[in-house]
Amino acid sequence: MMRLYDTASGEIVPLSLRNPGEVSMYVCGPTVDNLPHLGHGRFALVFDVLRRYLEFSGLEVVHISNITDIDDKIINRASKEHREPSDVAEEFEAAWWAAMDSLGVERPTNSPHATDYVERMVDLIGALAAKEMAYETPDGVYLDAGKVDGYGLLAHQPLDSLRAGARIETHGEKRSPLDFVLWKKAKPGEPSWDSPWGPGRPGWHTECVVMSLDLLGEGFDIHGGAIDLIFPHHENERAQAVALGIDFAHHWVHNGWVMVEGEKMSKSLGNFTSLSDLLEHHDPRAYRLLVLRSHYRSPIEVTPSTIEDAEKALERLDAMARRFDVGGYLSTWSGAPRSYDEGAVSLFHSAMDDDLDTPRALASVFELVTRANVRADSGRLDEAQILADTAALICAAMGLDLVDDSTRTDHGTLVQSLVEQRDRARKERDWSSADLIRDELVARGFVVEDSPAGTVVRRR
RNA sequence: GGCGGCGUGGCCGAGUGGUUGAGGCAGGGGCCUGCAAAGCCUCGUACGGCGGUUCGAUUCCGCCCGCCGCCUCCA
Repeated sequence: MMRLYDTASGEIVPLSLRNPGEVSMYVCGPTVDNLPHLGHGRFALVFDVLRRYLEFSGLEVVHISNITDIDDKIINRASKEHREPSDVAEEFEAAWWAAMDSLGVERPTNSPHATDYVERMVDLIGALAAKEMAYETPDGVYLDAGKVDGYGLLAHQPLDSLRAGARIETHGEKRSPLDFVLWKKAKPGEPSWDSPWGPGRPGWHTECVVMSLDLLGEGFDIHGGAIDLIFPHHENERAQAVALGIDFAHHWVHNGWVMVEGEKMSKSLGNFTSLSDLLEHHDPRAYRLLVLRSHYRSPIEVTPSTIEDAEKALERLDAMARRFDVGGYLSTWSGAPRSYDEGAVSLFHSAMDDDLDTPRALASVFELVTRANVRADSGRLDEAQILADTAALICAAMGLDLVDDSTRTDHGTLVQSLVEQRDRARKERDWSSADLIRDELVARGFVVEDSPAGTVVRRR
């Protein structure tokens, strides 16, 4: 059984499932007020890898990830740009999915939208008010954090110390800085829904409670997100469930930061913040590799140099894919009529079962690549093939598709004819012509390799 | 002020109380190749500092230094 770090207990614990064989997982998704950035990409990749690995292990995974499509930042942007908030949300949700597709992130089982759940959120807030866990003020409805048992569990700080450390003056009508808004009463011109407290919109922390419970039910298995969501977002989600006596998430999983030059990534730093930017200039798989290369709870440094490093490492894997033709079943390990190295597969499981140790898993892939090449170099092709297939299988289990484009011949007739001319020249041992043609192909942006079957070219 | 994380070779990044320091990238040497590319072999004598525990610490404990984060919206 897999073991995972649980933020609530602060320990690596066995992942116990509500229903054996089935994993229910809720991962906090993006607020669609802007283009996705690298941090979004990381959390999406981390939980995509977790999901794929659980599925690879034979479990059925129900993966829910929401879209926050109503929020102050969306409203602000809309009013600045003289458009409807829903228009802004639609634009950036489209950008979100485009980026996810490009990264090869599997679509969640379901991606609920906050605006589809406002009524249920009103119901939940009403229930909190009825239990006197919440109070109304002229500007909204707030949850009284001090009344919640164990508030501060996820933050690992007692209520008093959180309260003492509050850096922000109490604003609005909050009684305590730790209380948080459940319902914001609408100001003129703001989008609003009806409620017992007048027209308004829900606060951020309520949607995930309602949507996760609706789609996964009480006591679901995993609640995930990036580390910054621990406090206050997840703390406040949990607080609402606790206040209502509802069994909430059993396991809290959080991934670490994306850093840029030693500091938490922030938009003011400029370089590489937009995910689309990165994906435009680099192989999207390189970002996945970069994410896999360090542990999910560690910060990762994303710079041009670390991305390029990952791209080169990827090239080694792709070269193996070309050499051994493992391209036929990428991402679809099930039913692949291949043999695998059982020892390597079980090593992969022990790495991944140990708190999703992808660095170890990845290291074992590279070892397989070397072993496969060594076998092949000494003519033991069947053994080599098994090792190469195993490496590709493990990559696929982590969502990393290797590219085998050696059989691509649609580079155009000119290139095709250059390749033929070169092969002819080589056959006639006319090395200087062969080299000239190679230079020409390289100048046209191709990598040229000689193989027993003749010249092989591919775009670089 | 409170809470937490980190500091490993040229770079990235794992890991461990003890003979042989994952993996990748870069670099040196060699093999292979007509030459390359790809591939293979090989070279690197690391764990911020000071104490302590120990037969023995990079790994445990304490202190210090440095960096980072959370306590506010944030993936």
